[in-house]
This record gives sequence, structure tokens and C-alpha cells, in this order.
Amino acid sequence: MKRRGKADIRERFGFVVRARREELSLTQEELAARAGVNRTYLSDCERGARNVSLIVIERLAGGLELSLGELFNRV
Amino acid sequence: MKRRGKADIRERFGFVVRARREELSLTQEELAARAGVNRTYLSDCERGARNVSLIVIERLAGGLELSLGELFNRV
DNA sequence: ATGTGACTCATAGTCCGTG
DNA sequence: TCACGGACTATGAGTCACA
Repeated sequence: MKRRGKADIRERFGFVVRARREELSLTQEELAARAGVNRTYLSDCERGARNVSLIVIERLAGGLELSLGELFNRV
Repeated sequence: MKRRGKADIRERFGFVVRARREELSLTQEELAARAGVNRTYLSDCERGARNVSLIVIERLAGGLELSLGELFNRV
């Protein structure tokens, strides 16, 4: 799949994940554990370096205590 | 990445895409063209057979004339 | 107009480290 | 606590012929 819109969706998504994680005062390790994803992968996601798929998105939303709609409203 | 929650996110997502496409009276071919994805790939997505990632999600949302938030509010 | 199996190739996602 | 790299495996992206 090709890249880029104006501000890359991957970066916007990652930014929102990080902002919400900090809002909850969680470390990356804690969120990764909650969401059941790899710690380094979460780091990549937050930096906009990964094109996350539905299943992981759902898990992250759960770890962040947000519905999918709430999460993407922030994106 | 592992599979399955109660109702699989892939199926729920696909169902919403299809419902919205029909709301717009579009064929799969038309939506696929709008969104810049392959028709058979879209078919797979609607049937919940694909674990779609951010970049494709964004394109589908565009083709469906919905923001990401609006799209996921329906999921 | 759509569903499906089969396929290639790129990348999603894991796990080990380091400063 | 995190960014980043290397190396790996599983799966997503993208296409086709045919039903």
C-alpha cells in the first residue's frame, strides 16, 4: 500500500496513542502489557513508523480504555 | 497477531463498510475505484477476511465519505 | 456484480539487545 | 524509560482466473 496523505495517518495515529497513554500515566511497557503487544512495537507505533492493523488497533484501544470511535475521533 | 474477540473486529469492520457502501448505492467496483483498492480485495474486506491496516482504512473511509471517527463509531 | 483460492512480495509484528 | 537496530516469522497488500 502506498504512503502519505498530508499528515501521515500512521503518525497521527501514533501521536494519539502516545497522548492518551500519557494521559493515563502509563509507560510503554505497561500499555504494551495491557494491550498484549510487543513493547518495541508499541514504541514504533507511537513514532508513526508502523502501519497498524485492525486487530492491534482494537487491542490498543482496549489498553487505552477507549472505544474505537473515541480513539479515531482524536486522530 | 492472534485472532478473535467475541465478534471479530475484521467482521464488524467489514460489515460497516458494506452497510455504508450500500447506503451510498455504490457497487464494490465503484467503491474500490474511489478508494483506490482492488475490487476483490474490497470484497475480502467486507466479508471480514482481511485484517486491514491504517493506510487502507483511511482510503476506505475517504471512499465512503466518512471521517475515521464516524467510520469507527459504527463499528 | 460478487465470492473465492491461490499466488507473490512487502511488511506487520516479535524478540534480542544497546546507550 | 525509551529509541533504535538486527534478525527473524507470520501475515497483510495486491492481483488473477474462474465461478
